[in-house]
Amino acid sequence: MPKKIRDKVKDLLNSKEENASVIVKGWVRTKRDSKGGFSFLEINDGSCLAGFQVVADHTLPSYQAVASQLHTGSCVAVTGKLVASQGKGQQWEVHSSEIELYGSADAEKYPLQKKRHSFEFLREIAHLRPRTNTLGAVMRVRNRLSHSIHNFFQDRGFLYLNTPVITASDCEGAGEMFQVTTLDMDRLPLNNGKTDYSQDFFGKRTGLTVSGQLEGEIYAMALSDVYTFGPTFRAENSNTSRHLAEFWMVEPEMAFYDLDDDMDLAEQFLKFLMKDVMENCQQDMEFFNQRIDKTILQTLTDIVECEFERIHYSDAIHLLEKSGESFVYSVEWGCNLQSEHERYLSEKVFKKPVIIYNYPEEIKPFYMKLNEDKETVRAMDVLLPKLGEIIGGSQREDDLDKLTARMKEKEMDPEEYWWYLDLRRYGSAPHSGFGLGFERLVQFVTGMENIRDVIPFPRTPKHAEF
RNA sequence: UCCGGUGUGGCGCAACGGUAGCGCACUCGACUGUUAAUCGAGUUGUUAGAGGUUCGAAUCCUCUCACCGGAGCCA
Repeated sequence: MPKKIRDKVKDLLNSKEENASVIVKGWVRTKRDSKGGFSFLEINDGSCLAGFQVVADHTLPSYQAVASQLHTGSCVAVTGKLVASQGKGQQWEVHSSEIELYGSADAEKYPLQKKRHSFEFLREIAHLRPRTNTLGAVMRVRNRLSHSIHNFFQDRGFLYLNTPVITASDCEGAGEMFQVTTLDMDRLPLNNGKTDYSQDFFGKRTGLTVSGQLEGEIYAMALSDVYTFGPTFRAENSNTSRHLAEFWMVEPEMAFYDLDDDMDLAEQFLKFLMKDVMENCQQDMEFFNQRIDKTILQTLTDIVECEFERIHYSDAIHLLEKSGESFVYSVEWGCNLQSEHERYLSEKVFKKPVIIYNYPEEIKPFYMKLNEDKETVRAMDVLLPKLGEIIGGSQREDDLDKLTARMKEKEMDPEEYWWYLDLRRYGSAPHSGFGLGFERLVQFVTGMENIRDVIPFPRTPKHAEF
């Protein structure tokens, strides 16, 4: 049996053993002194939202130090006995026999107070914000979601696939890439006036991945069902509460799935995750429901219980055209749906998640399967009320000639994608997949307004401090 | 990138073109079990930066920077 380091607060709160000897280690959230000769400390160790109350009285050898040096932010190790609390706020507390101060925190300088801070301010101290209730709760929920994403796919026999972060292939249409190079930027080797990438580390121009989809397809065409879950990068100058330059994406890719199967999986997936987080992060989710978004638990419950609406793109356009709403962007067949349109459909018309599918061919990437009408492709977007698009997916084009033709239409060079085309040349099969922005999921589930507050270290234009 | 808004003690905010103030935090004191403890006293400011208008600018004007919200791009 491994050595016991300490007792986690989460375990102590569920304890049944009165008078047990315990060691609590963590950071002081508040100290309440009573001149009768004792102090109450609230210790949080991140194992759960709640802290644990420690009573320190004057018989403690280190009481002088406790009273004078222990402030909010200090880290301590408390040895003592678990006893039923006389106070109202908690069932248990620790009566300390020894308190060791690991590290104090200057009360006049420590930036976190016992009161609520603005998220803007907390972003400026991203190295200390995980010590707040909200960020702690976000990270525990984020962790649970991450865990249950693996559970969902593993239970269904999907293989977890690690696709490369550095890549030479640009998943066309997915956005601008960050360039990866070891060339001396002040003295670039030239060839006919252009940068000579043959002298670069990989002998060609490379960048950070914008999607693992194409690589996912390679493995789906051998192992059937795979999923990726890893960091993704977009060098877009996006400044919104829903965009990051570095974010995590989940991308399942399934052989023998058509678009309907793809939509079924996406719907089951979202419902599974939302149900799981409500069951396994009760305390944190109640916190969000109380402090961040008072409707979030109801919203999640409704989504778990409802059936997602599924409509053709053409029908969506029709609905919008005859809606009588005055949109900033006018609607006509062939246009991209704008945020206002998506929100109208999911919030006003259906009041639940909506899957729109069969989009016009011109506005979607080359790899999506062309329908018989030759005008639309088997693409689908899952739209959530308030958040908008959370999942985008499609059935992939599995016909070599059609795929090559579409690439040429979009002015792409099929030679560069020879390996991708080989998948259609040798043992091609119908297959589908989708992508889910992980932070957007965390954002939706917690009710947090800004995506920068649901990732430990947000990367956005001009921001990479921490 | 575009549109709009904001920038004042450590934090959250107030102040008609006329002496920069409040709450919290912090420091000291009071209190025999506190829960955002409570009560009393006290400390804290180049009003984002540069220029301009004015007898006088936190306040009006110009530019720069930063942040927030919305839009575009998307996940």
